[in-house]
Amino acid sequence: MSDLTDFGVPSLGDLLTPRLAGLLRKSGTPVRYRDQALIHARGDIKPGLSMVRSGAVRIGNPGRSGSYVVTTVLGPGQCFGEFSLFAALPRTHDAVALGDTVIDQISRAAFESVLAAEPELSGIMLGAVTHRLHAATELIDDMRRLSLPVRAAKLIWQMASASGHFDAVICTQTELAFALGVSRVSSGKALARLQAHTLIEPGYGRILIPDFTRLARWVEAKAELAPLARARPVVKTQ
Amino acid sequence: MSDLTDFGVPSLGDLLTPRLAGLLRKSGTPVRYRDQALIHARGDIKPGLSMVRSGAVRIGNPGRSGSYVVTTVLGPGQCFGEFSLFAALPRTHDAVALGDTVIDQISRAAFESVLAAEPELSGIMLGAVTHRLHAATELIDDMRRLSLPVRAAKLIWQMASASGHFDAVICTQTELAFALGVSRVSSGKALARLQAHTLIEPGYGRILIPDFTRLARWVEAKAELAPLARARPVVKTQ
DNA sequence: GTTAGAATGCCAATAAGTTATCAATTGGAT
DNA sequence: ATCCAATTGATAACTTATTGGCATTCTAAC
Repeated sequence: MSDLTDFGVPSLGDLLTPRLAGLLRKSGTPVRYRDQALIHARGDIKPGLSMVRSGAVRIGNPGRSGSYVVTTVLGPGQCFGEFSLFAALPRTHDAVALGDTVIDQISRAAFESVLAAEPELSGIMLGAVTHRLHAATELIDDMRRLSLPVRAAKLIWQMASASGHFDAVICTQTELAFALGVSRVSSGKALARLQAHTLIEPGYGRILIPDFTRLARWVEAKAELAPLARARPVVKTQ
Repeated sequence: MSDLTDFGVPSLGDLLTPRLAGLLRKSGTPVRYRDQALIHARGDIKPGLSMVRSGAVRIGNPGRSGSYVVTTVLGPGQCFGEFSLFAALPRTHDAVALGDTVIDQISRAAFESVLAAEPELSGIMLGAVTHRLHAATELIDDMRRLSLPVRAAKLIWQMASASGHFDAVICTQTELAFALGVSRVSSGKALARLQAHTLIEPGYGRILIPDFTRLARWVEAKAELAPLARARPVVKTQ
């Protein structure tokens, strides 16, 4: 179950060249975790970059009553720990192994020695973090400006784009609701609205997209900001 | 008028050493803008870093019904344009001069030559972007998990911390509502709730904080991860 | 084919947030 | 001291979202 911010955003793993990824991996220490093992907890001060070699990692936060707020699930090749490394921040989420998992743990010192030897690495890091910041910024904007049906349509569009299957998205309504950060009832209502526009067709465990281009155009029309930026003297705010 | 994400987050201007800031400024071209002049519009493809030398810049987007969604206002020493530079993205917001303003426009080529000459610069950039990503991520989390009164209290606490005045925040309710991304009516109700807890005292153009430590503790208790099914101990009577 | 578990659809009661409007208060400027 | 614009407070009608429950439909495993 992935978060809204993830779709279509190149991750560090995507941006690293194979050579650099290999270098980083070699300068780290492979650590094996059993299923459900805690890799680190929120608040831990443990700077370093972690690369998933095999298995999977669930990133999320513990609720008080034992329930878990899952933020994302990372697979092989993906990285986490940038916050701790680049901004000296404590861990913001728990990380738990899903299945037997091997993580290459790269210490701050090891990372910095690679960084010193490979000047291009910093630009790649910068690009990855910037892309994610951009996605997060746009998401905050969308959450404030757009109605739920529009956000739902945009998410479906993003998911379809990211998956490469433009005629359907494999996703339960519960998962969709989670990614949108709303209840299942609300997401269901939003889907009903989109269905009324014949933009989507709800299925069992999937959402069909009759006309991907039309969906894209509709989202663009609703989500895009008013096109006449400069011809707008209004400034009604404040 | 600043955005919620800004308080307490070190910006690029804060993290740059004076020497590096000077170097960057010198490698750019100062451009003068009159009051209300459009520096760039959303969608523009114009990679480069911009540093405010004097005056101010309003970053925002035109909303649906003619109103303007202001994201932030930047003052001297602050930068914008990282997205265009580090991730090759088009401009995400309009930038408009507030008052007569001078911007040092640093082209991609100029920036990269400074970057090549000053290896420490990339680490600073990375830290600045990472800090902002962290703030944005936490904000998204808060928007999903926390009730409006808690978010309002957290914002007031952040604003007080950032300003250094722990007994009051200079801020109209309209501004507060904007920063929270809600209507003035809603923020007013949230303030009334907080007032019922004697955590704050609304004033004219300011919000008084009788006991900063108590406010901090309350926010911490409420903002810390709550169970997924929110069981809010709401005070029904006001 | 049957069937158990999962997913969807729907309903009601309630809570929260929005727009629009108007009155009352405040504080700086003349 | 007075005035005026900005700010706050309050209200009503409306929309949106949430919780909780329950019936129905689907699908994969047997």
